[in-house]
Amino acid sequence: MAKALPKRSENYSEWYNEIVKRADLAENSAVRGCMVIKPYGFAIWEKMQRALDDMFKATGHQNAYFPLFVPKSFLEKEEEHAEGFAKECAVVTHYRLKANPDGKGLVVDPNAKLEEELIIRPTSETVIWNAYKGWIQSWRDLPLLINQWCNVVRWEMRTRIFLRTAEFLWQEGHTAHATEQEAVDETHQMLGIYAEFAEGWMAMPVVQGVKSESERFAGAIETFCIEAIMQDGKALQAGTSHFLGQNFAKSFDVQFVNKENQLEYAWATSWGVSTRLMGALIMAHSDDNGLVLPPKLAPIQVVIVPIYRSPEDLATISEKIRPLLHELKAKGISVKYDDNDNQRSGWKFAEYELRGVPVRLGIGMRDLDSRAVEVARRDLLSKESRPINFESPEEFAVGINILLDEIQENLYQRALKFREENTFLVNTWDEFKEQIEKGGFLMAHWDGTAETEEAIKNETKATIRCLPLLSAEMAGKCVYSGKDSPKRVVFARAY
RNA sequence: CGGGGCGUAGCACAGCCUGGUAGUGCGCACGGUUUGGGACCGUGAGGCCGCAAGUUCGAAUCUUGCCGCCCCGACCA
Repeated sequence: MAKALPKRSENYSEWYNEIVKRADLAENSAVRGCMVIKPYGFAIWEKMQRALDDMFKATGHQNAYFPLFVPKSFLEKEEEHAEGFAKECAVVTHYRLKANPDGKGLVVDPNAKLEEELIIRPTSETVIWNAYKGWIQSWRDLPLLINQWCNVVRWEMRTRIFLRTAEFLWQEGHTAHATEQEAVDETHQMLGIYAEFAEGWMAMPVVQGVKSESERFAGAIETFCIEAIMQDGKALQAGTSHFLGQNFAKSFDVQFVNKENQLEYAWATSWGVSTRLMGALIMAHSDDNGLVLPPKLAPIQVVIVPIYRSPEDLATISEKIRPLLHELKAKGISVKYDDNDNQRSGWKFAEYELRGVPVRLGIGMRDLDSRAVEVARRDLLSKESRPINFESPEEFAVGINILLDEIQENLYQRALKFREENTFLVNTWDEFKEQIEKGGFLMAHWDGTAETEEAIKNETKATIRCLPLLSAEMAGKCVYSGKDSPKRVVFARAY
C-alpha cells in the first residue's frame, strides 16, 4: 500500500507539495525554479483558460500575441515600472554559442554580444504599449481591448510549485481607452470577472479590494485585487486588475485625436491571472485524502469503476453500462470508464480520490442484478446506492448532473464558511499580534500611512491584503498607531 | 548572500563512525493465485555510490576542492 499523504494539520506545505506530486499535476523540472505541468494538471489549467477566455470574449476582448523579449530600453521608459521589475529579470546578452576552445562543451561566443540586451518579459506593458503607438491615432481606434495568453519569467529567489515559479503561464489583458472613466470602468469590470470566475468556477470565495500604495503594481495608479484565504489561514492574491492612468501612454507617446480634435494621451488598464490559480484551487478545497476539484474545472467529472472477477464479468459490465456512458456524455458530463485490467478496483478508488474526481460510480455484478449503482462523492467522501435502469438511464443521468451542481455549490459554501470562521475583527494591537499567529483575515483599522504598514509587516509578517471594496464604512482608530482610520482593511500573512 | 541539510538503481532511503562481495522498500518485467477500499507468492532486470584530486595494497566509506539540489532567512509588481 502506498504511503498516506502528510496531514494538513501537521505539515501544510509538505501536504501541498505531495498533492501536487501524487495527483500528477506537476513536478519540479531540472531547470531551477521552473515546473513541468503534467497532462492532468494542464487539463485543469485548460479548463480555467477556456472559462476565462469565454468571459473575456463576451466582454469584447480579443486575443493577440506579443514578443517574449523586451528590449532593455523599453523597460526603462516607465520609471516606476522599471524599478519594480529590475531585480527579477532574466537577461539575454548573446545570440550565439561556440565549441569550447579549451575542451569539451559549448561556451558563449564573446563576439556574439547583443548591441542591446533583451529582457525575457516579466510582464508586457512596455512591448504592448510600444506597439499600440502605431495602432492608435483617433478616438475611433478606441477602446482597444486586447488579451494575450503567454508565459512570463520573474527571477524569484525562492520558488514554490504553482504559487511562485520563475516561469509561469498567465493571461495579461492590456486595454487602451479614450477617457479616464472608461479605463476605470474596465478595471472594475475585469476585477468583477475574476471574482466571478474564482467563486463560480473555482468555488473559492474572494475579497475584492484595492491595494495599498506599497503593494501597488509598479507603474499603476491603482491596483485592484481578489484575495482568497487558504486552509492554513494564509492569504493568496488570486488576480489583479490595474488602472494605469496615462503613465504608459506618456512613456511610449501614445496619443490620439479626440472628438474635439485635440491630442490626448490614451488611458490604460492591465489585468492578469496566472497558473498560481492552480495552487489556490488545490489549497482551497483539498483534504488529507488528496485533491478535491470543483466539478466545473475537473477534467474528469465522473469516473466509472467496474468491479469484477472474471474477464466475462467485465465484458458484461462494459456492455451493460454503454447506454449510461452515452447518456452522461450527451449531458455534457466528462466521464471516464476505467476498465483498465492492470489495477484492482480498490486501487482505482484511492487513485481517483487522490486526483479529486468529484463523482465515482462503482458497478459490479451484484449491482447489475439489483439495478443499482454505488455513487460516491469526493467532497463528502460519502457513498450511496442509487437505483438505475441500465437500458434507459436518462433519469439516473439527470440525477448525476444535479449531483455535480450540488458538489460545486457545497464546495463554495464550505469554503465561504471557512473564510467567515477565519475572519476576525481585531481592535487592539495585542489582539492583533495574538491572532496573526493563528492565521486568518484580520479586519483592523489602519491609519493609512506606509510607515505603519511597514512597521506592522516587520513586527508580524502580516501585510495589508487589500482595502475591501464592499464594507460598511465605519471610522475607528488605527490598531497600531491609534490615529484615525476611515475603515477596516484586511491584514493577513500571505503566500 | 547568511544559516542548516542532502547527493548511493526510475523513486524513497540504509550502508560511511570503525576502508575489504553495494543493500532494503516501492516501482518495473515474467509466471501463478487473487479481485466490492491502495492484494499476495515466486523469479528476474536494473548502479561511474554527484564530479575531480589525494591518502591507502584496497575508497560509497577517510581528506581537500568543485558542482548540484532542498529547507530556513534576506527578496517577492
